[in-house]
Amino acid sequence: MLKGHLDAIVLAALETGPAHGYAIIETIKQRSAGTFDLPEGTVYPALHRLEQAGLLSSAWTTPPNGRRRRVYSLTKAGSSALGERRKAWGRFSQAVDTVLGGGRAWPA
Amino acid sequence: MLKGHLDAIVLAALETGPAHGYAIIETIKQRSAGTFDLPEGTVYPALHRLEQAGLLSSAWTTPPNGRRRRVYSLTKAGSSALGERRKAWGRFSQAVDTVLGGGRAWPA
DNA sequence: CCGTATACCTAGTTATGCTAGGTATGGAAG
DNA sequence: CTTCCATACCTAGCATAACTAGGTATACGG
Repeated sequence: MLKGHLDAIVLAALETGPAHGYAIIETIKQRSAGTFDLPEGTVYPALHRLEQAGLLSSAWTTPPNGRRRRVYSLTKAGSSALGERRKAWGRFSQAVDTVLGGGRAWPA
Repeated sequence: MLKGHLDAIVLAALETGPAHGYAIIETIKQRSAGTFDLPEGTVYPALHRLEQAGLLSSAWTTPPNGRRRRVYSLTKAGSSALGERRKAWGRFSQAVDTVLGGGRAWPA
């Protein structure tokens, strides 16, 4: 479970440029060193949600010698949403660190 | 939303000693500097779940000049579960940091 | 030509946290 | 003394999120 941070992760995967769903899954898997091996049933609905919310835009591409692909790009709203999500993640993870540590640092 | 990390947080709040539900809520609020101000409808069911799972044990106390309180303690299983949750959190937050950073560090 | 990897999709299940209520008591304020 | 607030517990039902488990179709290698 990605526990509500999936959106941020997907948006971050698109920050370096447009990509299609399957590639996004690969990017996330590689960047997380295999920790986040997301099933398609998780990612595709998320992409649709994010597009619905105006954070992504999509276009079909049909390269001459390739399969049809739906390529997603960050919209301006998506970029700024990513910024907010990052901040929210920072606050959240900081707070969890503190609470889990009982107020003091704990070894990783 | 605490996104699946509520159990770890509650367990951690009980690590320093037994406490009752209301006090647990206060502890979490203080430790997180107000970030996690959990509604009772979140915490009480969680406590019941954790007891059901054998990670907590509870007993009613009725102090001479106080209200009735249900005091929860970490069981041995609860302690070890907390250890695992901490490790899981470490891995998870590390992975999210990496993915959100696009492979590089990003400023807090 | 057949299997595997690529590439997309969705209906339905499950879990989880929260909303919104309810009950009851102790202590402070008026 | 009575009224109100903080303490203290509880649950039913809602919303959402991610996942399971299916389905479709095409390119490419053996």
